[in-house]
Amino acid sequence: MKRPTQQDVAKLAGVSRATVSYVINGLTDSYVTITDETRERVMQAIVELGYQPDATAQSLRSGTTNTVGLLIPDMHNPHYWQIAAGVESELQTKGFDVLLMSAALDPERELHSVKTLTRRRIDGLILLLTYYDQLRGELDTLVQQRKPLALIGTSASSVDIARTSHKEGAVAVMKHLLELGHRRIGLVYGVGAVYPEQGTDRLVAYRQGLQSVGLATDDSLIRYCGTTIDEGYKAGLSLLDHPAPPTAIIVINDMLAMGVMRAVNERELRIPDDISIASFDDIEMAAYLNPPLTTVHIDAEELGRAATRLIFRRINEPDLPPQETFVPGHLIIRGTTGKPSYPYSVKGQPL
Amino acid sequence: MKRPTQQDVAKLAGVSRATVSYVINGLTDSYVTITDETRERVMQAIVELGYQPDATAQSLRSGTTNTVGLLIPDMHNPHYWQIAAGVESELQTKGFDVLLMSAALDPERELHSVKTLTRRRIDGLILLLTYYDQLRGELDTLVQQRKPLALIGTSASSVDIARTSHKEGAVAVMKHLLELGHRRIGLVYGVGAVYPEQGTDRLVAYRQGLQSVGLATDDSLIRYCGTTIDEGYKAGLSLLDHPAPPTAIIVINDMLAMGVMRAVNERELRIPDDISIASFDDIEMAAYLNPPLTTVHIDAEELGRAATRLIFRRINEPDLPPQETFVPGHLIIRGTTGKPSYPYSVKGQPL
DNA sequence: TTGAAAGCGGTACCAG
DNA sequence: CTGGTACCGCTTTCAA
Repeated sequence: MKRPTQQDVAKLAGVSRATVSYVINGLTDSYVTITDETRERVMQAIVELGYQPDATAQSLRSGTTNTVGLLIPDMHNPHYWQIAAGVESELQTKGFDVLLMSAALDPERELHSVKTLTRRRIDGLILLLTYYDQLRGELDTLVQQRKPLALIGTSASSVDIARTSHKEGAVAVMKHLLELGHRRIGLVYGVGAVYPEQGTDRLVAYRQGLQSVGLATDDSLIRYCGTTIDEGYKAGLSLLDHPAPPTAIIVINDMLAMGVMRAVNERELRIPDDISIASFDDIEMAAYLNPPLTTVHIDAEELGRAATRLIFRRINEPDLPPQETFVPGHLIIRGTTGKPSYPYSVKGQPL
Repeated sequence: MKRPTQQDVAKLAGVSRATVSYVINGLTDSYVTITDETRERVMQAIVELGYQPDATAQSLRSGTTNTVGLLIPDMHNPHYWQIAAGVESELQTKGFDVLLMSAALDPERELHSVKTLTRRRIDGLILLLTYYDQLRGELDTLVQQRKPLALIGTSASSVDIARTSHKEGAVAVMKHLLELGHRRIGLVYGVGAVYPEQGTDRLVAYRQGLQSVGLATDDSLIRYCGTTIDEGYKAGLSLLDHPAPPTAIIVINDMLAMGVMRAVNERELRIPDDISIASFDDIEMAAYLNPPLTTVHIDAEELGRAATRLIFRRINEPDLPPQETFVPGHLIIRGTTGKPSYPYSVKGQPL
């Protein structure tokens, strides 16, 4: 009925608890020696009872848990899942488990998650932070306590970090659109749309791109929105209803871009003939949309694996200076971007 | 440097460990009484040291971990993430955490995951099983040990389960397609495409649907495939290259359906004019595809929440008979299904 | 070759 | 009102 303990095994085998421990951990051949016969008896008892050592007790004793905490901002974006998949697969190979938390884009919950994660004896912590500044304190004490800690994507100092090239990606996107001839370019971005720095990184790249061809930023072409497809959709509609709508829209991630694409479809405009769309992440579905999405590819799984490797590295070498792994991204030009058609049309009517 | 322990707090406050424990757990007002002054001192010390009770030790003591294990078949299908999101959100409200494991559709790993999950003192276990039969043994001992356990989707006996209506959904899909006039209907399904029973449930519904209008199943219109979009794509191509291709294709889930849609696009056929497509799950993206996907809506988050509620229910009332929660699904007709065009054309050429 | 016993960090009972 | 202490299940040193 109840889980058998080491004690039960010992009793059944007629030995002491220590002996059971030795047998299980195969210390048989090192400094202790157990008779083959005794070992057999113990094994028998283990099988008979279906005994499995209690991981909690082992953790208390050993100080390790074979568990790494992972905090993602939002459970609804495939991009984060891909990162999680990378983390999980890398951890699996080492026999570690993932304790998954979602911040649901709420600063309170983000803070709370980090706190509960630290209360457990996690062997490492991988964070995809949205509200970095609020956590400075927590992170510092974690570093102080020498808890392996890796961030993903956020710019940070004196912490291990796996980063990718959102900024360079944004530059490439702007270059691409400008070369196609676009001059009225809209931007849909948002806080939840991830790592705040990169969000603004992209905003900066956007501004600078326009500047490079002598254009000022037209704030009326910028929409700041949430994280759901639906919010992307609404932002898209709002941009399309602009009196002088853009001929291209940059969207901060593929999820939101799907919403924007839908808005475009609904207005019966054609992509990319009437309007071009480009975004970031290259989630798996991106290539399968109709038309396939032009987007900045980010190897999310690799990002997750890289962060995990940083954790293991630090577990083994706690005194290393802060490490950084760079996972480069690159623009993939698919079917949602093309030359602008001047004069562009709205609702199918030439202006 | 190191995490402070209760002992450290006690020393700093000049009290015993017990007192610290009392203060922390607010037992102050029940059967023990602590001077306001002492409590203050302890609080001070706690803050000063940044003390946080060690969850592992608490678990060992209390026998509970405030953690629920969740096993999903595959990290790449948004449907599972939606379920996971439901689980996570429901758990959050109770202050529980998720230990996430992925079986990667590998029976070995599935078994192994269940094993490591049981070694930890999880308070409950939610399983999305692919290879149910292999785990019978494990599951039985879990039930024996009175470990709260809930399955999702799989048909099972004497275990708590949250199920949904894949079968009824499949019937509705067949009805829909037949009513539209389709007679050559293809099927793309696969093991990884989840819960095996439901997979065959759908196959059965498919057969019976055809039978109901006096048609025999044409096995050459059935493709058994894996779980990735790409495999769906290939299955789609293969069906389209059939000498007498179907006028409609039922796909076992939206992921695979995206692949099939791509195949259709690539052959320059129109959806739904040349070919209709219907599938299952209604992942968030489904409504945003072009055209929007006709699919059997399953409230995946609710499925996850329902399973979680079953866990809590059983934690509180261990002696309840096996519970079952039914989360109904329903067909959502969107833009990928329409009347067949006879004679149907392939590659745009009328036959 | 095996067993006794000391912790790991808390909790909660009992005595004072 | 507070402190001592046994125990949760396991590991590992030390002694037998």
